Amino acid sequence: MNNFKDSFADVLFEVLDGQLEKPKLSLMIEKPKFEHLGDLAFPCFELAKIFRKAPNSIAEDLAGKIRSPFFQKVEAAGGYVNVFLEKDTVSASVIRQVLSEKEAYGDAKLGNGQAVTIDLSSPNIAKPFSMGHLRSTVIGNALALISEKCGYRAIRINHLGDWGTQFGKLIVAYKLWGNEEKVKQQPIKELLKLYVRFHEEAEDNPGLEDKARECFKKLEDGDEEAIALWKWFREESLKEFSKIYELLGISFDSTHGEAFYNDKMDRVVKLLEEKKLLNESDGAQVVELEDLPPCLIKKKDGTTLYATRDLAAAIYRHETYGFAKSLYVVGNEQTLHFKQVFSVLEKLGFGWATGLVHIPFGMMLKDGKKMSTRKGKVVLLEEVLHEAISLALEDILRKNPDLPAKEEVARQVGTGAVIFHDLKNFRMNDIEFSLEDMLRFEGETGPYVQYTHARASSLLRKGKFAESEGEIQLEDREAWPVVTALMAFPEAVKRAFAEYDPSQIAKYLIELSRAFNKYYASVRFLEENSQKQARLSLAYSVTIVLKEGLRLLGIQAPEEM
RNA sequence: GUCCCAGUAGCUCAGUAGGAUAGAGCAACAGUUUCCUAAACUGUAGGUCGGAGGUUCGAAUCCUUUCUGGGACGCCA
Repeated sequence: MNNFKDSFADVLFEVLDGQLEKPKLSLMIEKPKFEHLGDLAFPCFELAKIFRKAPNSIAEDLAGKIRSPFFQKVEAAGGYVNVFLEKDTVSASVIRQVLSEKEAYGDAKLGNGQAVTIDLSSPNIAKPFSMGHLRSTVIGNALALISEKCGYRAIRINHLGDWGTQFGKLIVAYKLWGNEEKVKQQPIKELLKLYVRFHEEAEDNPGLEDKARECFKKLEDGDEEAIALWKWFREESLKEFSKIYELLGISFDSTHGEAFYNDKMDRVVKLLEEKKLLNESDGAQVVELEDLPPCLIKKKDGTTLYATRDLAAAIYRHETYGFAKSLYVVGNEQTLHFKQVFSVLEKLGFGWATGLVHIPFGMMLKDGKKMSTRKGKVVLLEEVLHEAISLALEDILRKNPDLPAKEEVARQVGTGAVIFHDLKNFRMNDIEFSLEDMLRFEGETGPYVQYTHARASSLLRKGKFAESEGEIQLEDREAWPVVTALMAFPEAVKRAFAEYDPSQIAKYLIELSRAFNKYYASVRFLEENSQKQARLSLAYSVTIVLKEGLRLLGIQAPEEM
């Protein structure tokens, strides 16, 4: 669409004698609300002031002067100049472009290979992988893929929650009631059980809390036994998490968690002291900020806080990766924290701090409230995924029993449903947890898009489609919405990146799928006639873009399902 | 109390660098398969865009104010 929009802007620029700048014109051009009004529209209301003429007559005046080989018709209507594109020429040109660029179609050359670090997922060791972490994981992964599409080098960092007083509790609980075999078999479940039991027993026996604090102190001081246990818990947990990551098809470039920065925080404190940014307040060390509450750096007992850790992490990451941007895909509720951290880094004089971006997202709610991990009512992501996969398998057995590789396709479809469900809406919206919605395979869902892809792929197989150099002559009226959807892909990618919003891609895929499914219902692709090659070329273009769009969301596109 | 986010159809949400008649999906109802995958398609019904002011030729979109829900607001992360 952009090419044609730009050429419209070019023509307007000349006709208007430079009254408005080209980029401004390009911005003003919009898509008409209704098909009968054409493909591109230019509103003349603003010009009314400049020319001191009625918008209507300006539009008519302009419409009479505009010519282009890509424009079939230009007409004035209600103060707009409406352009009807030459459908045959444009369709052929769009299909050609997609077919020649293949999965590179829609690539944006914005990053020039610069690094973008993305802080995502970040589950807590020894705790179940929650739905909140799912959001961070899939949004972060999609942003990584979209960044790569836009020419950046994405570095995925899993900032594990692997440090804190809870490990003191865990070690105490393990030593009292733990069982090595059980932990090995079901690490998260066992460790969580120990953690919960600790809290239960601590109610009657407050001495346990002291023991836990002692134990965490030992850990911090490098006590061998404590460290060994901590390492073991960490490894077992990570092994368990990796099952989920494998199901989702996600991998990381770094799993440096909180503990990694333990020895890097003194430096931050020194730096702050040198720059005289540290002030005492109620016994604690803080950095005063304008327009924001002060940022706490050290507690009154001298120990550091998570802000300190995040400062150390940001500095380390910049030194290690030299990023152009650094994204933090972390829940909404930490917005203030990141504002403070970023602002402290600016005060420290780090120019690169402008590249730090917090990507907040809404919470998963249960009955309108934050999900509580403590009160037993935890929804385990792994169980949801397995449920989705087995449901997908049921559908396959019912609808396509001869399908080869059923298990693999079921995995792709089941996880696709869960991922898409999370990504299709604007990330700031809170999501009410609903297994039913998550496992829906009809309507605006991942499987709907995958199904569209499979259908189109099936046409190519059955029609024995082979690409040809010949001219593409697509005459079907119903194909036009598909063509305009194909044109819109590069813009969807750019917008998704600019707004750090994967839902732009998801919404786009729904639109393209809907357009194609309508077309599919109106036309018989496999009929042997002069249209067959052109129709299948369009179908092929659709599979390319659907597959690539799904890929950007971290979802696979099976050719049959 | 201060700050941030959200409020659009019964439900879940699009649409918010102002533009033509506010759109989808789900649920409901009525249809479509001798035919390329019906995980699809077609149709019906469903709305004072939370309320009130304002700016503008034009407001769901911008400004002010108000109501409702959620979150954050120093020694957790």
